[in-house]
Amino acid sequence: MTKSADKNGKTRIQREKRKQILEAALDVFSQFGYRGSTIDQIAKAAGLSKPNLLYYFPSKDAIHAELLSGLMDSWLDPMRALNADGDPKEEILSYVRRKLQMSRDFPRESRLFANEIIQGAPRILPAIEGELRDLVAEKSAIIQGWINTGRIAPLDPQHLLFSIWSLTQHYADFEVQVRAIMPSEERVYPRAEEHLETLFTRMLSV
Amino acid sequence: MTKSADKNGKTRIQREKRKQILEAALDVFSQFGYRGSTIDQIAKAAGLSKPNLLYYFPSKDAIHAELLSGLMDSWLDPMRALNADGDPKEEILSYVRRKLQMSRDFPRESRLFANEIIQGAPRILPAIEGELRDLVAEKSAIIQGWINTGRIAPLDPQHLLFSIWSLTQHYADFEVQVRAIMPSEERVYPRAEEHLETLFTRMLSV
DNA sequence: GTCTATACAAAGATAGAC
DNA sequence: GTCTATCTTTGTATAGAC
Repeated sequence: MTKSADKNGKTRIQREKRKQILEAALDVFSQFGYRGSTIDQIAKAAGLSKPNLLYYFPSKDAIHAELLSGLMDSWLDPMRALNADGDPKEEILSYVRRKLQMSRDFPRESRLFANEIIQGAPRILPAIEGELRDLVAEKSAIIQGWINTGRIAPLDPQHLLFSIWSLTQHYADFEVQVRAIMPSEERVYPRAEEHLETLFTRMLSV
Repeated sequence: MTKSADKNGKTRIQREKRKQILEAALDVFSQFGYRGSTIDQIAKAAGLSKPNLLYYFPSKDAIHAELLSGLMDSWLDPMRALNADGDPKEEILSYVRRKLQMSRDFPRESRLFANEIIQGAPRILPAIEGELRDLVAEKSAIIQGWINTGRIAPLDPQHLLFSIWSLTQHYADFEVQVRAIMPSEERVYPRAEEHLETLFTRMLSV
């Protein structure tokens, strides 16, 4: 036994190369979108030749699909953590903070999704209509419960979730614009966090 | 005088054809992004052949550039209307309403910009660093003035503007996602307006 | 596993007939 | 002004040597 392949038939080397390619592909796809990106660009970014890259992935589409499906899960984690038994205001504020951290720490992932959704979500509509939709229904119910018992001020729960997404993702998706307007401001995120904390505190107070 | 060309050397027919092409191009570019769109697609959408379209515009790039520059101006109108002498809370709420109307009435334009900015604003960075930046500086100063005189609750004015943009544009840019989550809800915009009105009223109250 | 060479298709743009 | 035909470039993907 010289190759010690795992159950998927992949050697360690193969798994590492694939990871390295996905990392480069994330760089490229998140900036130029699917159609705007070329295999050559990705290969160059990964330090490989084009045919060599295609030895590890069957096609450009396969790379993109794997990126998207791999991300969908972790992308929803901050929302999954919203806990019905916690303190309502603190739960929502924590969610906002986690989501803002995602924008700060994973801006490329955010832009990959944004590109996909703006262009009509051709590749992830099923996941949106499934997983995401169910999760939103579940968490909306929790929020509505908090409103009904008077623990937070009344608000449309679904639109509240949209507000959280848009306010936080904006800093990743429109980063170029934010930076163009605040070029001297290196502390964008600490300021943003403060701002959103103020905003949601006022929004939720009965 | 048979052709009655205007000062730009364009006949009426030419202006109308160009308009018709731009309309089709907006459809296509806003959905697929610059690279994802083809001249063929645009030509077909405009009811023309590819070479015929290229009789009216020198290149794909020229069409895209004209769309963007033509839109930049009207896109900033809602912000320009923010009036230092009006009632602060009403001024900001009106701005939010105007911006939400833009998302409702011109979602393609919103997505055209979003595509451009997410991808690093390769073609409109100068306008963002110029016009937009200046306008933000001017309006931030007005908002700061309102805060200083205690007419609205304290907030970071620049981040407040970002919040207004993100909350309103979300309904156009992520329309597919919104619709996937609220498929039965045909009254998205009236609800959104109510929600944002509530949100900003609480946010600005001293 | 990695490379060079190449097949093949799509897309931007032009030539020239009508 | 509009069309058919064509040129050229770019980009996806494969063949086959090493």
